Amino acid sequence: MYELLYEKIRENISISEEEFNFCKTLFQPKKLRKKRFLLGEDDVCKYTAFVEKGLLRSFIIDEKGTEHILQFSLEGWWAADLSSFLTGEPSKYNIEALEDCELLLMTKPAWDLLLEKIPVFERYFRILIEKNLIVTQRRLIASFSDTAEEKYYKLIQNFPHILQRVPQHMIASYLGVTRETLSRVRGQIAARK
Amino acid sequence: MYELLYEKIRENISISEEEFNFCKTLFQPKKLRKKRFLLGEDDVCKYTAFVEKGLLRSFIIDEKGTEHILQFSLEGWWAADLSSFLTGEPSKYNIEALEDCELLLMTKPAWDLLLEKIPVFERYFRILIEKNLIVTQRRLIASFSDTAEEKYYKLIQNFPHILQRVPQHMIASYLGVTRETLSRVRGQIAARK
DNA sequence: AAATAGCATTGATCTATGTCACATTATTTG
DNA sequence: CAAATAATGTGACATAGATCAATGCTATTT
Repeated sequence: MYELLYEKIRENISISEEEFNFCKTLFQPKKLRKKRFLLGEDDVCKYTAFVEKGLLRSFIIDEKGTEHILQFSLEGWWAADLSSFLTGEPSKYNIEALEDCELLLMTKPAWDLLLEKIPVFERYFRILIEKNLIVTQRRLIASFSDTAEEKYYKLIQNFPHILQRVPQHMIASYLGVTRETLSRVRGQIAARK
Repeated sequence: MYELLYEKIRENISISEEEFNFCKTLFQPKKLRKKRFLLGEDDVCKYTAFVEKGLLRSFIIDEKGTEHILQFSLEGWWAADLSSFLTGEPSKYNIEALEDCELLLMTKPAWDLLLEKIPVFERYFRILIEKNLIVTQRRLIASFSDTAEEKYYKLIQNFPHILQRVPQHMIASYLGVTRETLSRVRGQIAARK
């Protein structure tokens, strides 16, 4: 436990073992079974979660009742509704385990304490959020200019492994198309080969 | 000069006057005329720019030759291609002044120095990027679930002032619809009143 | 004031994707 | 292991918005 976290942190910043030991005390380990929710809409996002094992999805349900997946969080990534976690306002998002998960949870007070005691974590989180922003900007542009097929192609280029772990209708939701459309796109690709 | 910058920084973090004085030395003021470019695609984004006055747009041109506006940067905001600025790789974006602008430019080495000397700026930039991420996530979800009219409505709720300063076809591009569609949407709204 | 260029509007099609309905196939779960 | 449930595939049809093309504005510029 914590090895992956240590590794991921040191990919971006350098901290001493002592500092990491303090950091560890701020987390609470938590197992979350498949289909259980880390966060439900209208609740405040009390934790930011580091994923040691498993896979979660963050999604929103719009006024028409359609689900839209904002993010998949795999091992080594974080899952939370940033906006709610930071402001303490109720979230519009849901975060659900798609597999049995092992998480490391951190509350907002613990997070504040971490940043206060070891300010270099500001840098760590800045870098994480930057990467997330860059990915989200690309998805936004893709939603403007790519066809369903192009979006699907890019996904299998960038995250080939995700396809094996996530049902197709969730891939469709992540791409912003219906499951029927994705099914047809896949059919056409297969037919061409 | 620099008052707006000082104000914006202190909205998010607290720094001493001395620290701010050091910070100031890292910028170079620059006037940029309307229609001139701060960054052209295939160039490395050498500066991150604080906007003291004026208005810029960041946009990308896709394979089909269509422009897509990622962001408008008004007074008090920043403009840059984060990805290129951080990595030093050529940018795919263009940044163009839509009005005569007064900017404060900072190079990557200056930026690194600022973060090294006054680490609390890590926090400042983290908060900025967080806000940007939250807005971008909302736009992504909107692109999945909102009609052209809904997207336009939300824009005039959130940025009523921008409409007076930006030609309609650029608003359309920001929303991810064609100028014709936006024109029709506006016509329908007007007809209903 | 004429001229030129950029913007916005409007109409007539076209098309990718959505919607609805049902069939088929996997995967859970009692 | 069977029944229930969830996921995928396919067909017929509907539609929001794109595309293409012409026309009318409005601002600068000369």
